[in-house]
Amino acid sequence: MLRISRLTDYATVLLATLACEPETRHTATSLAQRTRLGAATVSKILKQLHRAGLVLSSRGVHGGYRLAKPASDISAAAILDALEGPLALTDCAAGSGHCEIESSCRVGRSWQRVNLAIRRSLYDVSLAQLAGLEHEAQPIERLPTGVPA
Amino acid sequence: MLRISRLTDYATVLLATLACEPETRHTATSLAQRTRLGAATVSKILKQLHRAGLVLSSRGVHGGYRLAKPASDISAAAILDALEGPLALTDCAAGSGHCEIESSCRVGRSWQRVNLAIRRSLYDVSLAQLAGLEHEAQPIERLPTGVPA
DNA sequence: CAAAACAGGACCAAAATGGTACCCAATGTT
DNA sequence: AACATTGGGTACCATTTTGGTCCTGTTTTG
Repeated sequence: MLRISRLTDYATVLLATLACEPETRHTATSLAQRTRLGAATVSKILKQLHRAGLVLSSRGVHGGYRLAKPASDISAAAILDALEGPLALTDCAAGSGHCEIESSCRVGRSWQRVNLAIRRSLYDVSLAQLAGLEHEAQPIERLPTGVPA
Repeated sequence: MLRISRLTDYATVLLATLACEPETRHTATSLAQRTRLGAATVSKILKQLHRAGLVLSSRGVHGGYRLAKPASDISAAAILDALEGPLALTDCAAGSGHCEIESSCRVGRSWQRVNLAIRRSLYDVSLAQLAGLEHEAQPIERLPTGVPA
């Protein structure tokens, strides 16, 4: 439950790969080979990342992709936003207009809170951390108390 | 993105309704009427909640459902767990066995962290809060700094 | 101009989701 | 004992979402 889409997962792998050599340009096909993912798929993902401003692209013979900013400045939230829409746990929260059950539905509002809390968690994690570049970086704050599972 | 399933959303509405009158038994059909949801659907959800131990059920003529514990003792995480499986953001994290791309995939580990952080957020929210019974209860800790949307 | 590489859709198969129906088991009433 | 009521479990189907591929431009360099 609460899965991120597989495409989004791939995106982080691709971004992590880029993060290892931020200076050089990587073509979509070379990234596909390094990550063992389908070339077309990789291309598709990179296009989305470009539209979201997370990577820079150059066309032409020696074109390719590279990170738009340092890996530590790209948050997990930004990646999720790029691939899937903005975070909205419930249909209600997405505000698609009409919630037929107005009755006992003070629940809707409350999910917003949870939304925010989760978003904050995602915002606290950088691509650098995901890629394992920052070795045991700031431990996400307080994991101490007995979180069950 | 990161949607919870609609069924899960319904579940919270149902539970919230139960939470308003924790003492009395509610039949599936009466809950369906109050929430304007399909009777079969409501029944299905309640069964799952029962299997998860969140509600108690009695059969027979005057049977019905009621909360198994006080609303403040039921966390959002528990509800999510009941309806959808255990939290696992990525396939990798779910440990379905083999991740073909062993190469540059130190990413997998890192998602676990995010997993935990999110789970903690969900654990901090109780049904009582979702149902709006605890008026502006403990504000989820630190929302202060500029969370971007 | 030709080759390399990105850009943007269209398209399709497969899987997940939501919703319904059906039949069985338990309980209480008459 | 018979019956009505209510939950329990499962199977099924339609719809949507997801993942993946392909095709047709457009830009850049040699």
